[in-house]
Amino acid sequence: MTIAATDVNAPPDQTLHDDAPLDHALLDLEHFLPYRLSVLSNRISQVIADTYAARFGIGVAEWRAIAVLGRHSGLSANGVAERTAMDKVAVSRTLARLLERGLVQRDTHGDDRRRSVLELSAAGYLIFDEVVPLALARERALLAHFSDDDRRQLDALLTKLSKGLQDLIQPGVAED
Amino acid sequence: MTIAATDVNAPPDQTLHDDAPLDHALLDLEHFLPYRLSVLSNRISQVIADTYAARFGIGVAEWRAIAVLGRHSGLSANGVAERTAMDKVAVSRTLARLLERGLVQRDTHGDDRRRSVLELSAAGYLIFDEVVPLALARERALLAHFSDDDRRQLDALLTKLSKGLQDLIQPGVAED
DNA sequence: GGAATATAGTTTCAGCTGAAACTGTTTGCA
DNA sequence: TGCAAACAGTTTCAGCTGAAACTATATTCC
Repeated sequence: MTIAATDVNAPPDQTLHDDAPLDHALLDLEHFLPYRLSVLSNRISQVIADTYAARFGIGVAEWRAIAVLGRHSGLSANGVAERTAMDKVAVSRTLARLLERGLVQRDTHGDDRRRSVLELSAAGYLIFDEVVPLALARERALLAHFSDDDRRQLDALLTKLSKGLQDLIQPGVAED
Repeated sequence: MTIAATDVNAPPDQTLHDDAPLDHALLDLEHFLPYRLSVLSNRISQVIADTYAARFGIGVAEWRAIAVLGRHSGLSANGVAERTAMDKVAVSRTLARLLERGLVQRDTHGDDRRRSVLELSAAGYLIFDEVVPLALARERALLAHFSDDDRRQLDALLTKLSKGLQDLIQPGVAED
């Protein structure tokens, strides 16, 4: 095996090797904004999802589609994709599940028969009307200790971040 | 890749069915914090990933493991999991890939032979040292228009959100 | 009209993912 | 001791995912 110069003085359990990386680059993941955002966001999504996943047997994608159709009835699949930040494949599969479970109704658009016209069924609205207050309650709980000023700041900063992101994407779009 | 198609801020080009949901619950996904955070965070992660994915053939998980091992050499797989917010299965697979590509070296802990002792190889440090400045540059670009005050606020608010999340999780720990 | 192109949505394929089961090792305790 | 439980890490399995190919319809332009 590889003979590495690992100093095996390691204390037991999860005690940390807090190396200064000497002559190497320095980055603390915990203070790196994209990482912090990602961890925070994923945990929050998970908590929200827990409030409906078990009870209604729907996942994040299903919930997003239901949420958007509960707000904007009659959207096309494409419209759902735009408003949920999901791609059309994910939307197609999500809608297939919701149709199968009878939570969504689908018609064909009169003028353009490629396009679907989607609407929550009565059963879909039942879930929607029950989940929305739960989700909003979670959001309120999350922001429980936030002053009005905090909320305004958070809103402004997230908006500003989105702008910064646009600037980042526009100029040099890196292909892969 | 996935970024272009969906922009929350961009109004869909199709006819909008902007229903008031009448006697139903009301929720605008675009203003729902967990949703905003999720979309923003995923896009940012994608942009960061684009800066190294093509060039070095590594994904987000690989990058996180490299980042954490570059900072804290000698961690166990479990230690990597804790510091990357990944689960141990994901870490196991990620490390397998990195070992196969010779970016990470693995030894066994002297006192506890279940435990691995992980370290970046020279090749691993090469990538680390090249990617870190790129990632930090992206972060700076993202925050280009942020005043010092903005940054302090953002940091404080994210910390506060994390606290709020903890409060949300603690009381009802029961399910997953 | 009709070929070329674009769009809405679905399916296929191959790779990724988490939960649970599994191996091997260590610890707790009678 | 010796056996059950805990723990580090891996593998299996079944479901999920994105990219690309595909079907069907609509539009453009000659």
